[in-house]
Order: sequence, then C-alpha cells, then structure tokens
Amino acid sequence: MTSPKAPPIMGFMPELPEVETIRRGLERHLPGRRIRRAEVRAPQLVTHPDWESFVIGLAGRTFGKPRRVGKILFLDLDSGTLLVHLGMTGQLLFQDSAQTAPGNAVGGEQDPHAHILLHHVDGTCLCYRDIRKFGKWRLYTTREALTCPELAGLGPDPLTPDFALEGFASALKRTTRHIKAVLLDQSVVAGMGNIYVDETLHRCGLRPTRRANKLSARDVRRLFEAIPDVLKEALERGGTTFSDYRDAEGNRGQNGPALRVYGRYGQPCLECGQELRRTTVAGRTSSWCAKCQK
DNA sequence: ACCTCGACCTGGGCGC
DNA sequence: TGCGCCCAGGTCGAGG
Repeated sequence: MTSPKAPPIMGFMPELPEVETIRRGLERHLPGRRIRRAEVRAPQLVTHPDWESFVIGLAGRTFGKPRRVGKILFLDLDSGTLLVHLGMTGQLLFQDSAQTAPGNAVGGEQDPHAHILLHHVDGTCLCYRDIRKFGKWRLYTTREALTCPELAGLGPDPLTPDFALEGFASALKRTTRHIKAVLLDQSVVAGMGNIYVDETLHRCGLRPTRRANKLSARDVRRLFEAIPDVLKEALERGGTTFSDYRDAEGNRGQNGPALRVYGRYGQPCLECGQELRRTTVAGRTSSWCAKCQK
C-alpha cells in the first residue's frame, strides 16, 4: 500500500535553462561594471589560479558581455575571462547598492552561503552563493579560455547550430550505454542534467535504459528535436525553481509545475495515469512511465 | 569501454 | 525535543 513518494526536492540543479536565465540577467547588469575588489570566502571554489592570484587578477577588471556554453558561464573581462560552473546549488546574484549589504543575510549577519563577492567600483556587487559548494570558479587569460579543459571536454550546446543531427546520431551509434547516461554526458551534448533528461525521454516515449546504439533513426531524430524543445520551453519559463533558487535578479523560475516526470515517481503519469516508476540509471534517480516509455 | 563507488557538501525529512 | 541516518546530485578520479 505504500507507494514510493518522491521526497521534496531541495535546492535546484542549474542545467542549461537555469544557467541561460542567469546569463540573461547578468547581461543586463554586468557589462561595463568595473571590479574594485574580489572577496573569496571559500577558497576551495577557486581552482585556477590559486585564490590569492585570483583576487589580485580581478582588481580593476571591467566586465564585458557574459557568454554560456552548456552549463558553463564565461564572464568575459577587458582582460581575461572568469569561468563559473554553478555545480548543484550555485546562485549568482546581482546586488545594487540600495539592497542589503553584499553577502549579508537580511538582518545584518553574514550570509553563510555567500562565498565569492565581486565588489564593483560603483557600489554594486556580484554575489555568489552556493549551499553545497560544488561550484567552480576559474580566472583564465583570454587565450587560456579558448582552450581550457572545461571547454575542450564539452559537446555542442543544443541551443546553437553546433548541435547537429549527424553528429548526435553518430555519437549514439557508437555506444552501447544507456541513453540516459549518454544524454547526461556533457561531451555528447552540453547542458542537460537529471531533470531535463528525464523530461526529454518521457516526451519521446523512450525508457532511460534503452541502449543508445539500438535506437531507430526515427527515435534518434525525435530525441534530437525534443532536446532543444524541452530546454527552450523551460527557458521561456525562466527555468525550474524548487525552493530557494533565484536568477541573477532574485526571481524564481516558473518551470517547476511544468515538469511531467522529474521527481514525480509514485504519482500518476500525466499522459496515461499509470504510477510513475523510480529506477537508478547512470547512478541517478530516474522517474519514468512504464506504459508511455518503451 | 563502461560501470560503480567514493569524495566533495549541506539541509531537510524521518525514524527512533 | 533531538540526534543521527539517508538522500539529493554535477563532476572527477579510482578501481573493477
């Protein structure tokens, strides 16, 4: 009688739509701002160069237009580029001078999850919060950023023309891995995480355990088309917010209620009513419908 | 080539 | 009330 119930989902996973939402917010605020001082409260987040050089290197730099590839943000500077990966719980918040003191929680005490603060000369601040500290910050020279290892290991971004059916199909053809594992693999397609992989597979009627090389050409094409569709629809809603996720301007995303399967195991499939199953695939909790997904 | 597992983290749920 | 266990997961590295 006890059907599995999904636990309440805490935090959020910044996948492509969430990162792009943040990038768009930053694009409205960052270009032209000059960094006065970088404050690093959690040095382990800065892995290149060492955090002291990171702090020194950022002083006096001016932001250009932020870019994104997959889940990675590139904050270009007049000299050099900041690479930011939000991990699982990272947030980038732009704070203007009228708000609460940067990095402080309401009430005045220091926000324990504010780990990196870029204080600008005009009094505004870019505040990085990350409850689980899985995020990564790096400061590259402009040249290094072009060939950095994070970029080198990345497949095409599905919202760009780089994402092409031919390359996608051949990547699937040459592996026997579960299709879910392949879609999570950032070197095949950059930007999908557990949420949107589950959503995409449900939309295409494919079980997460299907072998990638066994998919028909028709299924591969449907997947290829569904991936950007699912991501764009989530992006139009400002991304998925579970509890405390905020975009760069502190807004919540509206995609949560639009999720069809993610986190809904134990509840009825919205297509057929059958109870959604839960299985571990590629080491991740997966929700799927045994009736709709073959 | 692919899989699993542990590590990195924290907070919320839940059993006792 | 409270403690401790388990889980969530992006990514990487180690070991099978």
